[in-house]
Amino acid sequence: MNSLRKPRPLPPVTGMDDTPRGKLLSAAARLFREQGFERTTVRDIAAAVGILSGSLFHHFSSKEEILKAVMIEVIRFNTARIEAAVAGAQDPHARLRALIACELQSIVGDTREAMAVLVHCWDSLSKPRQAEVLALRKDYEDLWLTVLREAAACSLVSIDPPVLRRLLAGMISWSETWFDPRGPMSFEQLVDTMLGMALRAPAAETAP
Amino acid sequence: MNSLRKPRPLPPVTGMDDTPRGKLLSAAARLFREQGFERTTVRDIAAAVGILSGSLFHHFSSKEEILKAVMIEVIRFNTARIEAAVAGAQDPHARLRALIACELQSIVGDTREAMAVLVHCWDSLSKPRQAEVLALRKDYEDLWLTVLREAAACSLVSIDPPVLRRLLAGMISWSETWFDPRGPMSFEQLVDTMLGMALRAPAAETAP
DNA sequence: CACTACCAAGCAAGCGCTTGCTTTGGCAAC
DNA sequence: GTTGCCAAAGCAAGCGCTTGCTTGGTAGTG
Repeated sequence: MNSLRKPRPLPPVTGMDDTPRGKLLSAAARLFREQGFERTTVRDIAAAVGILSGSLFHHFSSKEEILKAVMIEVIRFNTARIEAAVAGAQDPHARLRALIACELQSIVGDTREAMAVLVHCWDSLSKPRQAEVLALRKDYEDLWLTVLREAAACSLVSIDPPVLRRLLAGMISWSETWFDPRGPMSFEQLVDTMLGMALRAPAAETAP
Repeated sequence: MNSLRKPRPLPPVTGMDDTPRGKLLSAAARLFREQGFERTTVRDIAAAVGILSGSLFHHFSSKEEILKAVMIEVIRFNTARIEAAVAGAQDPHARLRALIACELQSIVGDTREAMAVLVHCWDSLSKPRQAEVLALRKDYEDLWLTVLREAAACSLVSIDPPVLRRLLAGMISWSETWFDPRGPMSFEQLVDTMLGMALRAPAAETAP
């Protein structure tokens, strides 16, 4: 597929290029993250790219469509990223570590803004639009489960894969609220700490 | 000043009793959780307790003060709960488990509504009011750190306490989005799974 | 009477979005 | 190379509605 060396200078962040649409999306992502969806007005978004609020509706049919577009772009980008990372890893252990590193990278790194929006502004999307986004998210979650099941099959982890996925998702997404790569703990150290917690932790034995 | 009067009948669940104020607070907590702060109108809250929107301002000076009150009540209640739980536990292992169980209980159990509000509606509070709430939260976090440091001192855990606290906070708060005590996994099993991940997991060794 | 609790009515501001029109840049026909 | 054209992009103005909150008054209770 992409065996050639990246012809593109790598799109600045996600599908948010320097077209009017792309600039609107990244401005909206930043504003949605800083102020939330409801507190961000269409006038805010328009002003952030230097146009008037009415002109915004030549690019998106509604404010909510902007939110949906932000979420879809970031999911597409990160799904491609974990697929590449998993494909490039040699064994179950490396694949699990790659998944954790990718997701953490997307949360505290390059797609930080849009990922925070995906988590925080979820309830601001209408149910039908949530369904559209969820459908895209499925491939992403399926890959996680595949890798976790493989790790469980070779006794690398002992927690039920769906449960482990959610515990990891919680740890990783929460790190957006506190982790600073310029702080005392490095990115790689955090990845290894999370990986260490996932590995070899004994399954709960208590009776239900 | 007011140490004499008020023969309070002991708060039933949190500080949300059956006074008009208490009923407003629990109705608001439910609405804030279901719809978010901005999408919930003062008319919604008033209607939920059977009054008109204007009457609401005889009990609270602004909509944001209602949000602040919800947060303060739930923090007070849960701080008292973990203090009692820690005091009743015999050793470091039991104290750590008690903390996890208490926080999980507050997230998926009795104070579920208000805790979800505390997490999700945080950014809807103005900075000054955030500071007021944070000050109350301090005792709660200090107790967590004390117990984790004690566990680290006797090699029960090997991850840096402040980091471990945040990883646990992420796992626990995220469980609000998926855990159902009536599902295949019991509450106690989830507590033990989380505890197992915190214990014995080796610290990261990678160089920064 | 004072006090709590509430109603009825409404204000000013801000919201998402629409409408009708103007500017801009690329490009084929002449 | 000038010309004529068109779609994309944006402006100016404002509509209809909702928002948080205010005001002035009333019923019930100790």
